[in-house]
Amino acid sequence: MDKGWRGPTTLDSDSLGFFSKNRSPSGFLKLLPTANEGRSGSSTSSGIFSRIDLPGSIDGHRAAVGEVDFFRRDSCIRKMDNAEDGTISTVKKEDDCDVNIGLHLVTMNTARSDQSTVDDALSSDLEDRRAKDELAQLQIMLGRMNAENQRLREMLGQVANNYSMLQTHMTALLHQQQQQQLRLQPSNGAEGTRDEERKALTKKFLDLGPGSTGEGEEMSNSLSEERSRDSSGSGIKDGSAIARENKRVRLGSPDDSDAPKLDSSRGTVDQAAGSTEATMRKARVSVRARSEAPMITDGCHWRKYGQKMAKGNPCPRAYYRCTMAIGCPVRKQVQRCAEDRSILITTYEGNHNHPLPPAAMAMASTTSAAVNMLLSGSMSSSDGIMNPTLLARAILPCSSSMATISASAPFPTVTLDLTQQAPNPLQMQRQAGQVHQFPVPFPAAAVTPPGLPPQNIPQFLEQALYNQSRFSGLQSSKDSAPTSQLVQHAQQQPPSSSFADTMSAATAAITSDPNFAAVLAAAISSIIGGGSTTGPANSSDANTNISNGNTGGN
DNA sequence: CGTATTTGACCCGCGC
DNA sequence: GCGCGGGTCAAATACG
Repeated sequence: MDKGWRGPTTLDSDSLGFFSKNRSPSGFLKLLPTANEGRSGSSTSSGIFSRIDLPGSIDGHRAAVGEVDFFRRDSCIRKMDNAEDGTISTVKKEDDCDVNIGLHLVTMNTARSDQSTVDDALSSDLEDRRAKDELAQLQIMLGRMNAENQRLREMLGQVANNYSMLQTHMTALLHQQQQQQLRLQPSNGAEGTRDEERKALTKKFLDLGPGSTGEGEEMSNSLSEERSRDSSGSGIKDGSAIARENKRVRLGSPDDSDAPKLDSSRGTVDQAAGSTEATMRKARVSVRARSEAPMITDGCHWRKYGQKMAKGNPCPRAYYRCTMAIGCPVRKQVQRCAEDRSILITTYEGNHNHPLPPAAMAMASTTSAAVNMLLSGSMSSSDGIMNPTLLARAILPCSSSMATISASAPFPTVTLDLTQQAPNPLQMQRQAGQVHQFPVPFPAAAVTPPGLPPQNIPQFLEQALYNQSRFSGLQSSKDSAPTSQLVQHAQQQPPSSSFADTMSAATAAITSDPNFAAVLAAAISSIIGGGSTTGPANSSDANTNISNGNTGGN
């Protein structure tokens, strides 16, 4: 509203108030030549000075006769040539400005005391009004903020509800599709019986596996933390006793009230499966990717707690544990491949017990999904139930070798080999479409550890793309919003082209940044982890190749 | 000074 | 029972 008020010096309302209060009787502010333009439109009823422009020094300034001076912008007055002695005795209002304070009679050389009194009263009045107005404005702003806050809360609630509903719906749909797929698969003899058997095994190992993998480890770590506290305090334990206790806890015999389900499931397993399966506690996901970096970026914070020379490999194996939350059971091992030192083998174990940053969701889902896959699939595959080729074709029809499932004791492992050459983008797009249409079962919610939201494919792909965009430099800020620009971009695209576009971008990212291998591994693992089918017929080295042909690569 | 890493020691399971 | 290898711990050290 002060558009016409220009000048070399700018004062805000406080400054002007100060001048108004403290000015000398002769301290009129000279109105700049352009001021008249803005004056007419600058009327204010607030009583608060907004802003004026000063020609420079105020002190000693004496307005010339005929110049427009003012105390405030909205009470413009013109000094009148009133006396022969050159004094100015009256000031009259120049125009129809909104004069809140009143017209002041000002003389430049006389009645200074009177003016001072008037000014004091004026200033006081101004202060009061200003304070009241500011208070009112603050109250208004507060009210607006509250309303906005309320709206945001409601929006958040709606989004959460929608997300929950969608997730439930999708899970149900995919489960249904999974069941249909299983029924449609070529049966070999006692398929029904084996299916039942597989389901039973799945249930058994789901009870034992992911939950216990996470919770058991969590308990182990809780005890470990407790143990650490004890040892740092008065209750120092013997090292071997500590280790024994730790082992005992990991073996699954804790009396932990926090995990009644775990105990009961363990009891069931012990009765049903015996001692050999008690060792099948930790399913692992191993990711092979070419990288010169000492560690692939997976979004989590890790602390190295050990390093060993493994037999048959000149490169040392490093042990890391997740430090994003106290007691997080997730650990990983990092080792270079003995045959090809450029290949980095990262093995994950356990499930996070805390919320993850978007960048870390992918790998967390990997472990969950892989555990689910292993414990529901490969175990039964070791019984010769499932057909590996069928699995490969079912999950990713354009398969080549990429994911290896190994149920070798004691740690069943999914190995994701991301070191091979990527296909061309067009092929990727076709494959992407196939993958997209494939009735991928979600990793069961039961796999999800406490504190980790259940995973699903869309979310996962979004996360993968988020990471992709981050890794490929499309997103510069590491701490930016969880929703990737790329995904947003994809969502804005026409449905017919968005997925192909994003997959094309993903391909570019894969070929440009080895770190994307981890994310891709997560995505694939999550898809596989639906556990529709799986399985080598043999345990140790029998592999199932599941691939869409894309790779991490360099 | 707090945190992260290094590294030797220790424990345990497994195979012989 | 013994040795080997994997995994973990924790004191020492390095680092920011």
